[in-house]
Amino acid sequence: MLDEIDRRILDILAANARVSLKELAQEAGLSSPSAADRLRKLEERGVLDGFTIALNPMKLGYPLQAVIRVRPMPGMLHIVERLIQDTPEIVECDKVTGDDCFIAKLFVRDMAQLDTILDRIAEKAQTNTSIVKSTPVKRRLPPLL
Amino acid sequence: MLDEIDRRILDILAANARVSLKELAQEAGLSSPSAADRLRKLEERGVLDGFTIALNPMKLGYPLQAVIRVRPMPGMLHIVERLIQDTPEIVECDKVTGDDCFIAKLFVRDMAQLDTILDRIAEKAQTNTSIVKSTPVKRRLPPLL
DNA sequence: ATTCGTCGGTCAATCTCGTCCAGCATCACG
DNA sequence: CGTGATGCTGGACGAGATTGACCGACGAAT
Repeated sequence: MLDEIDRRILDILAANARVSLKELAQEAGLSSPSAADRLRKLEERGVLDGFTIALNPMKLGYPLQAVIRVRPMPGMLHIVERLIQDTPEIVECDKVTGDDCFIAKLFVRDMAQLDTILDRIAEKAQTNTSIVKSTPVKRRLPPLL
Repeated sequence: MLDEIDRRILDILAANARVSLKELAQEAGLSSPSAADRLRKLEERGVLDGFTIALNPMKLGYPLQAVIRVRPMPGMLHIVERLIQDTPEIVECDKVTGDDCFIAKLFVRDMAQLDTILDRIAEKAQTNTSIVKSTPVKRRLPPLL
């Protein structure tokens, strides 16, 4: 699926998606047209889904992170899903199997704001909240086959 | 903290971190030296923590995603933390308050692989696994103040 | 009120980089 | 063999980044 050079390219970009093609090319051991071509093909194939940024929540005024598990009351599933999507402090959410229907991560300014958000959800679902104390594994790439 | 233009710049980069400075500048309504300057300052301040890529797990041969909650047995906390960090299929993990000590997300090729990974963890911790069925909120930026 | 310093910005010149093109090596196949 | 597809390189040219000189708005001190 991916050869050694593709993996190399993805690793380099994961560390810094804004490297110039020239630098990317030399680190991957090819010329820049080839590197550009590889890059284009990875995007076309959909393997590489996009280029984005990582922010520092602290520096943005979000010193608190939490993970909430959400179990909607009967009949409320779609309403709760909509509510989650419409809560901008929720930065990611998965719908999962098991008793808890959703698992979401959110950034907040303080406990009061967390409380406000949870109150709003609690009208339509049971929630279970965990405060993030640290992040032993920061977002990283899975092994590339 | 951040003014309107900074927010604009971050939004643009979140959508495509590889835009040229020229394009970034015009979309943000300034000249390219100014845009470069803003960008440099955002990095220096640490607000902008880096540029990275988004991959498509499917296309990489990881059709299955799971979220696991991990409660180490007494005395095993550090060993379990190490184990999690050394499991490359785990792409992110938070240490949280509450009964569950860790919440981790992982990408796997199939159920067999998930089982293997869980077996290894289960020697040292209680685990609770949820399979991801869909992702109502894909990774996004929190509101920028 | 004037002056001075600073901050954030523009413009223009230069230097770097990306992209396009032509051409070459390798390989699978009739 | 000859042919076509694939993946690469090097060079040329146009687009983009960077740098330095300059400009105007704003605040503080004289």
